[in-house]
Amino acid sequence: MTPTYHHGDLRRAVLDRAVEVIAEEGPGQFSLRSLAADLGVSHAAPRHHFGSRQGVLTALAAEGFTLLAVALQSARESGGDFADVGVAYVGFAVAHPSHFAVMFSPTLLDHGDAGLAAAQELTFAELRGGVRALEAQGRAADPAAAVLAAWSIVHGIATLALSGSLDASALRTDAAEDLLELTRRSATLLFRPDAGRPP
Amino acid sequence: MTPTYHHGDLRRAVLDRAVEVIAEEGPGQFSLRSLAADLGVSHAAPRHHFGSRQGVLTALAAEGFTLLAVALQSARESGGDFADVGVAYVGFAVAHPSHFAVMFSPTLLDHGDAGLAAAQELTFAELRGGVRALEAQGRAADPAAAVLAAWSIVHGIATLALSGSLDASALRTDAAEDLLELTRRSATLLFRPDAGRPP
DNA sequence: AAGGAGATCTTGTCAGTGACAACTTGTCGG
DNA sequence: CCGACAAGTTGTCACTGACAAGATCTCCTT
Repeated sequence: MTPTYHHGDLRRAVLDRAVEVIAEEGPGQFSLRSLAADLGVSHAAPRHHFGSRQGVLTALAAEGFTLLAVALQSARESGGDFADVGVAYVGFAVAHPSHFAVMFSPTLLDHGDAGLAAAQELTFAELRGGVRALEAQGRAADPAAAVLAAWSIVHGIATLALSGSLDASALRTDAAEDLLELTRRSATLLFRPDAGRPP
Repeated sequence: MTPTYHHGDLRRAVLDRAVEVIAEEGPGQFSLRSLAADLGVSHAAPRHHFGSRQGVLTALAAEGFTLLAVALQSARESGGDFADVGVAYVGFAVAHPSHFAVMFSPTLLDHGDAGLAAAQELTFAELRGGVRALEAQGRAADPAAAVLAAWSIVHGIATLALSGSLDASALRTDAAEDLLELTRRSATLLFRPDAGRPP
């Protein structure tokens, strides 16, 4: 693992603090210098581990994709259907909003980074696995449309929730803790439409 | 309208140039100073119209919500069903990626701005209208889940497309110009599942 | 036809930031 | 014990956003 010289584990500390700051102020606002000050190290110390500000965000995104892949895999291996995996997707987003925001902000990331590409591939492989399951069940006569619909509906819920649009739109009356339950019902609607139709 | 004193219409010019810069570098990168230099005015000139950098982004978001509301209204009044309105939503996002990116980045905006709130309300009213149409058609036994599913699926497609995730994920084999057609098929899948099922 | 009021823009300045270079300190293996 | 290298510090530079004060232009009133 990472050595523990002067600070202990500065790399880990920087990532953890970045998560906090991004959750409060957004990915575009946090500064390496104030972050270093928070940790009690010099303003150039983080640079030694990440190279640049973009390097910090890229490392954070890579960590996020790894965590998301694990969450999705766990939901699938528990025998979950599409709704379970979808709830896991949204659950990850609300549990790790800073990671999620960075993961899908391409202008903030270094897409040539090998660690990021590897972590992304973990998540995308998991998504592709979900497609094949749908095809095998004969639920997807139009696989391309089915996978786009599946990914988009959970990704859309996650981004709308994190952007605050659901609260601002007055479309939701539920409390925040009901988001996952509402996600389940919406996801179920996609491939089991009978559940949402009048009898 | 806006007066045309020295520059002509600096407010309009700043917004137009901001759209270009954000499309190239993202909302977090563009600077008021280089933007002013591009337009041949002093570094403090834009500040007089917008107050701050956040003011520029807020004005851009308000403009975006107005444009989106018009696009959705137009699609609906043309007798379009949910798929048509959904295609219009995604079509707006790919036609105005800079606006769209700013509109749903809450940390960049001043949510106390009256113009922004008014423009948001235009869009949200259009969305609520879509809900009532679904209910009236008896397609939504679970209205809350139905509207979340509807909004999320088109919003998810838009954000995934703009973030480049669709290309990177190797889930799509279609070219970029097929995105709207694929959107139509995915949207149709939600409330007319028979279209996507094996015979 | 002044002339004043106010909007528009400029100049000057300040603190904060990211990147970079050179240097110091600490750790570990031979 | 010492050399190689990782970890962190200090110093610096160009750039940025915000602010203040002054200059310029337009229009409306008298």
